[in-house]
Amino acid sequence: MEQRQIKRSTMAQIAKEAGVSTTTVSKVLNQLPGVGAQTRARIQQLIEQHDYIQNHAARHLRKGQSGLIDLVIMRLEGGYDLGIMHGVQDMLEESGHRLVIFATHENEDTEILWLRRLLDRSTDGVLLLLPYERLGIANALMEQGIPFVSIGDRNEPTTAFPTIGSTIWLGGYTATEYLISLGHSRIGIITGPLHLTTSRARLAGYREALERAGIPIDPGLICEGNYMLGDGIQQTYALLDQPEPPTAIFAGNDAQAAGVYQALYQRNIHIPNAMSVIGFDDVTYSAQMSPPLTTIRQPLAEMGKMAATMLLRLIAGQQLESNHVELSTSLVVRASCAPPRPGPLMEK
Amino acid sequence: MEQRQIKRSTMAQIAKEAGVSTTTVSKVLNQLPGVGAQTRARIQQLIEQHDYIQNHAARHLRKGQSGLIDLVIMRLEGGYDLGIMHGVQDMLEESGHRLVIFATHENEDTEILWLRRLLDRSTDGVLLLLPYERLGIANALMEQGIPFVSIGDRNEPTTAFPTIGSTIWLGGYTATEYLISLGHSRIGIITGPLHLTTSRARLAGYREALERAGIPIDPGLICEGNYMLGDGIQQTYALLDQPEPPTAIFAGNDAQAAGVYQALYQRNIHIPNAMSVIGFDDVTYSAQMSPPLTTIRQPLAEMGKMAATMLLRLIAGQQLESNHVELSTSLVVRASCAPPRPGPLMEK
DNA sequence: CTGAAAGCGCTTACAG
DNA sequence: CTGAAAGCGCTTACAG
Repeated sequence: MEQRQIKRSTMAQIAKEAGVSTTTVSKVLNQLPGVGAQTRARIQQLIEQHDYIQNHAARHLRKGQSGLIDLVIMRLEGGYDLGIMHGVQDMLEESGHRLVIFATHENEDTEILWLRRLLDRSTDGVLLLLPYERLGIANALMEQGIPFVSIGDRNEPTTAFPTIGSTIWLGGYTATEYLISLGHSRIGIITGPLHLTTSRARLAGYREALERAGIPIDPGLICEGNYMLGDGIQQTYALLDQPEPPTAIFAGNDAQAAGVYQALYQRNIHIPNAMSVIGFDDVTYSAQMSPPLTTIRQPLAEMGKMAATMLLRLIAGQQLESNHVELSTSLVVRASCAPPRPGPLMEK
Repeated sequence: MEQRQIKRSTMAQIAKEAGVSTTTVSKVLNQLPGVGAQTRARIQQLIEQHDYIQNHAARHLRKGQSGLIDLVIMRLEGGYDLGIMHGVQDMLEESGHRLVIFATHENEDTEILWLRRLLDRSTDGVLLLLPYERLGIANALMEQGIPFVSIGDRNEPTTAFPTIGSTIWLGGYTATEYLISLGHSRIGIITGPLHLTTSRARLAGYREALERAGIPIDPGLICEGNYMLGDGIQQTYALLDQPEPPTAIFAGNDAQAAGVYQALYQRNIHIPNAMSVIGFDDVTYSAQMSPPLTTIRQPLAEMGKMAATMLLRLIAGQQLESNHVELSTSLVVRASCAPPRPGPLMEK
C-alpha cells in the first residue's frame, strides 16, 4: 500500500508568506502579546489555511518538556490497574499530556531499560503503580530529580515521596460491620500479604468491627492470601474445612473474591443463600460476576485523577499542599451478601 | 518535597573532556565506523562515567522519528483490548518504541483533538483498535501519510489499509461443532451487531456446523446482541422464554457470556448441568468465571504482536508481504459445557 | 509592534 | 581517522 509521507509546512514558510518573522508567528501561535491585531489576524488565517501545527520535537528541544507522562506498572491486569488508568487518562486529556504505558513484567532487566530511557529527558514525570517491593525505583527517580507520584499499596506507613491511596482501614471496618449488621458472627477473612501496610489495614478494620460488636476474634478465620484468584480458591477451601466454617467471607480484593466464587461453586455452595461474600476494590468486572459482587469501593478513577493532578503540579514546579492523600472507600451493595442461614452449607 | 532537576551532561561536554569533536562522539554513540579503536574506547569510557544518554528531543528533531507509537482505542475495557495491548507491548519493548495510549471515549471532539496532535509529528505510527463506525479515522491517517494498522472488527470484508484479525468464521464453526459433538441440537446463539462482518462470520460458522450435522436452523434461536454484558442477559432471557428453549448457548464474546451467566444464575439454572455456555475471545477473566468458561480463543496477544510488527515494518518503509492477516482461533475447553440433560431446566 | 540572532542538543554530508 | 559547519524547527531574550 502507498503511504507517502506528506511534507508539512514549517513556521518559516508561514512567516515568509505572511511577510513577517518567525518570531511573530511564534507569538501568534503561543498567544503571546506584542503583535498587531491585523498582523495577528493575517497570520492566524495562514495558519489555518496551512493546517499548521508546531513540530513537537522542536518545541520539546527548546522548552525541555516532552508532554509525556509515563505510567509504570507491573502488569496490566484489567482490574485495579485499569480503574486507576482511566482516571489518569481523563486528567491528562485535559492537560494535553500523553500517557505512555510501561509494564515491567516483574523483570529487572526491562525495568533497568526503562529507567535508562527515562534519562533521555523524554518524560516529564512518572506515575508509579507498583507493588511494594519494587519501590526502589522511587529512589532512582528521586536521585534523578524526576517528578513522580506513587499510587496504591506500599509497605511503609510513611514515605519520603508523594503517594495517593484510599482509606483502607475504614474499608475493612465497613465491610465487616456490614456483614455483622446482616447477622453474621463467624466471618472469615482472606487478606493480602501481611507485610503490606495496606493488607494489615484491612485486617485491622476487620478486627475493630468485630471487637466493637463484642464478637471474639477467631484466628482460624483469618487466612493470609496474595490478592490473586488462586489463593482466593485455596483459602476458601481452608475456611470451609474448618470444624465450624464461617457464614461469610471477606476477600482482600475482587480478584480474590472471584476465587472464592469458584471454590464455592465447586462445593456447590450457593451465594448468598449459603455463604455471603464481600470483596474489595470494585473493579469493572465485579458487577459482572454471578451474582454481582458486593464490595468495598476504592475510588480508582478518582485516585488516578488525583495522582495525575499532583504530578502535573510537581512538574509545574509547584508545591503540593499534602504529600499523602487518601480518598475515601465506600460500601457497594450488590447481590452477594445475605443474612446467615442455619443448617448445613449444601442446601439451597 | 524537594525535586531538584539534575543537569545531565551533553555530547559537547563529553567531546570536550575526550578532546574530540561531537561528530566523533556521535559516531561512537551510534556505533558507526570511522573512529580509531583507542579514541572509541576512551570516549566509551567517558560515556559510561557520565552515565550519558542522548537527548531524545534533539535526536527526534534531527532524525524525524519520535520512537512513539499511538494505540487508539475507544475505551479500555480490560478484556479483548487488554489482550491485544499485551502483545503490542511485548513487541514494542523489543523494538525500543514506547506505547502511547489514547482513548477516544466515543467522543468526536477528543478524537479530533488527538488527530490534530498527530500532525505535530510526534508519533511514528498508529495502531487502530476501534469498532467499525469510527474507521473514518483511517482515511484521515491515509491522507496524512501516517503509517497505521487496524486491528479486529470491521464492517467491510476488505479494506484499503493493513488489518489484522483472526479466523472468526472458523471459530463460530468450531464452537457450534463442539456443542453438537456433546449431543446438543437446540443451540442458541447470541451474536454481535449484524452489520459487522465479524459478527456475521460467527453466525455463518454456526450455520455451517448445524447444516453439516443435518440440524435444521431455528431462527428463534438466533438473537442479535451488542457484545456487552447487558444484552447477554437480555437475550438469554429471550432464549429461555422460548416454548422450547435451547440446551446450550453460544455467546458472541466473553463479556456477553458473563451476561448469560448472570441470567442463568437469576433463573437458578445450573451451568453446565442444565445449560452449556460457550464464549468467544478468551479474555483474561474467562478462566476466572464460575464455572470457568469454555470459549473460542482469539490469539489476542499474538494479534497485537503481529500488528505491531507490521506497523514497524511500515514505519521502516518496507513493503508488507500481505495487507491482511488472520491468525487462527481455537477451542479452549474449560467447565461450562456438558452433554444436554433431559428434563426441566431447574433441577440440579 | 516587529525582527535579527542565538541556541536547545543532536546528526550528517563533506572536506581534510 | 577526525572535525568544522550546517541544519532539524522551534522559542526567547534583546534591540529597535
